[in-house]
Amino acid sequence: MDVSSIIEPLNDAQRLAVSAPDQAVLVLAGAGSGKTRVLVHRIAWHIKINQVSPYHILAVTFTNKAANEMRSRIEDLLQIPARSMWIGTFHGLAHRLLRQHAKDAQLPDNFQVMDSDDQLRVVKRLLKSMNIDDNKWPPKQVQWFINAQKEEGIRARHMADDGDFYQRQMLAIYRSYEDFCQRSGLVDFAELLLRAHEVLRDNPELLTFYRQRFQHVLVDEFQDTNTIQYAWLRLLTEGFNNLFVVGDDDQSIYGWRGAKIENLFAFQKHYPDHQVIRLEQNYRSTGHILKAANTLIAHNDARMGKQLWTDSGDGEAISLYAAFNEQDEAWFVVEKIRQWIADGGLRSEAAILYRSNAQSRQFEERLMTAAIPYRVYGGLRFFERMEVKNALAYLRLASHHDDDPSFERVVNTPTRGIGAKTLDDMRLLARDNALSLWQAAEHMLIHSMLTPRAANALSGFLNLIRQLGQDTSSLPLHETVKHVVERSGLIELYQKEKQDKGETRVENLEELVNAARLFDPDLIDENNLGELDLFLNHAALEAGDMQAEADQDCVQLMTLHSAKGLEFKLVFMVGMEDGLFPSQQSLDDASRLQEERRLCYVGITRAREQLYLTHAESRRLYGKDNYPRPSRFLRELPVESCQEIRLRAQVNRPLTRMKPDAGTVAQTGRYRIGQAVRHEKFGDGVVLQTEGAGDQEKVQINFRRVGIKWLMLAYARLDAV
DNA sequence: GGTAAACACCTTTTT
DNA sequence: GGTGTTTACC
Repeated sequence: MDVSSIIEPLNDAQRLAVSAPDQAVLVLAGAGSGKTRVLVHRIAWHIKINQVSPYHILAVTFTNKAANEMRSRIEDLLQIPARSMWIGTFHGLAHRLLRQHAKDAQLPDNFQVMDSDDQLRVVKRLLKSMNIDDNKWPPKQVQWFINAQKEEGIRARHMADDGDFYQRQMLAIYRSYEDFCQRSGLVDFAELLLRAHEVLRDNPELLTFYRQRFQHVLVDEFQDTNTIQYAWLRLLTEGFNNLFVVGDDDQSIYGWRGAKIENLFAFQKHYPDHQVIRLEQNYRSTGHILKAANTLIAHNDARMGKQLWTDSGDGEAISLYAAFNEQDEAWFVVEKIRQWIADGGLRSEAAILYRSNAQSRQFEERLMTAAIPYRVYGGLRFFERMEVKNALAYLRLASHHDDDPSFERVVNTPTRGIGAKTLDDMRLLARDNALSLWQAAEHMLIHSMLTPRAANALSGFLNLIRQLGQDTSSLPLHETVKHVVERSGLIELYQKEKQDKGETRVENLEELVNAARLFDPDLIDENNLGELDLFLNHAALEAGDMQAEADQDCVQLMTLHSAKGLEFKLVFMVGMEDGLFPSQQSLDDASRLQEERRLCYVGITRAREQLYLTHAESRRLYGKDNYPRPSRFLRELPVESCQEIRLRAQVNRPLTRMKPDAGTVAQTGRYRIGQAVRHEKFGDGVVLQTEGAGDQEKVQINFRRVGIKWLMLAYARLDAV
């Protein structure tokens, strides 16, 4: 391999980072400045130039996607398999650590990973068993509380009862949740991190071993780390000067789920010998787009400071469009996309970005009528689908009879006559005698504690599960899955379901068999875990993409959050209105508002060539008409990089005068914004805004034929249509 | 046990 | 207003 390819393709700042001496390094990587490239080349530098064995390298990301990309790019660059290198997500690596040291972590060898849906079910069951009213104590909130504690590294036993009623109750729930999980060998996502931290902290030999092993630790998206993740990194690296982190404070958009932007500042304190390197040259966007991004984000304070620049020209100005309402907004966007395609643009190069998922509908409808293929991101992923989770539960139960959540899930799916009464008795027995549901069921059967009918149904179920376990113990993985899916009655159940839904469910089950066939247990089997167990954990840890859908050329619809890390030639940021974006809940909180601003910054920097920002003057929300102000972020953009456009009539309204009072005035007048009206002479039009009252009341109307006009209501002959 | 009516909800999401 | 979930009833 030509060693020069490691350094040559880089710019000066990137070179500085890649070749930095062995010390703590913080790379502040602006959007589109080549941060993944720096990580990949830094690893290549260690291996090829410094002769570090891949065995001594640890690289951490947040998503499986990022981890996979990093691995394959390293392999491409170095032309060697990166197998012995630990590259993965925080959760994936924590899981791996716990598997290898289950004893030290005080976990059973066959502990199972729960996803958040499983976790929520456990919480619900727990509340019921503790006789806690789940209206007063919403399971979601309880789940949130537990995860928040764990992410701060706090166990129930660490929490003092400060006399607060709310806290006392939560504490009690947290405690029994921990007990239950420990007893059942269940580990939720936050627990993976917390336990991985504890197992190193509490086992000095282990810690020493891993500190010696991981001579170089690299972290992607460092601004998204939470308390426990950072604590884990510190444990491994503090005092060794071998931590290399890449991040961007301006792209921190996950504070609401525990990410600590402060970790960036903490890093500088904890690693005094660190070096900071800024990547500010952007290879993605035009000058106008970068200028907008820079100007916007400058409104935030406590930044580490960064200015993006490009040497590839200004490009087109950013376009602002004020739509009459959300339908007009969708119409406009789709019209522009139609033109883009007609001009030879790829559909997949166009993206519609919104703040909340609910906004996608208008655009979907219009795209549908325009017969433009599109793809909406978000929603349930493959391994999260009900039918898939049911099948997995059968698989789990067949190999671990004591898995209560799985038992609950499928004991009566498909229905087999095991009713609520039988189950309640079973739960009670299980609880009082510290048995699993399976054991309780056996007990009830042996001691004839059930009516003949219930006993019959229940023993039928137990036999089915036992049989499945026996049938499949010697089959290859995908045969096992196939067998279980068929014999469990799930296929049959979904075949009966109403056409559309049932059909895709059956297809998903078939896809599951396929996924099992393709499954390659890439965790080297250091611990004699069966293929099935590896598959089940893989399913929990890597929920997979949406569907295996063919990636045809589609317009991309997604939230601003899920757009992070992506780029498109043509970007629409829609719903730029106060209350929507920034969202209502963030409007009166300075720090949340700053996070929204960073989200806006993320959105803007997704665009490579053309950026459209749209807002509606009237929007139906939750069945009510709203007249929102244009987003404050629009006013924070540089005027010289923006142009306003009106399709139906050309009007120039300076940015600074973008109807600050539309909201209040419009509601008091006789005419509503967006209302259709007819004028004797000018014909049909739509009300844009109103001003004044009584004799002085004026209305601005956009007439289809003659464009925009102000009319005095007292004189104008207007009719509502 | 399966369907319809009533009811609550309504940022953002990965693991 | 639209969706997903619980409840009521057959």
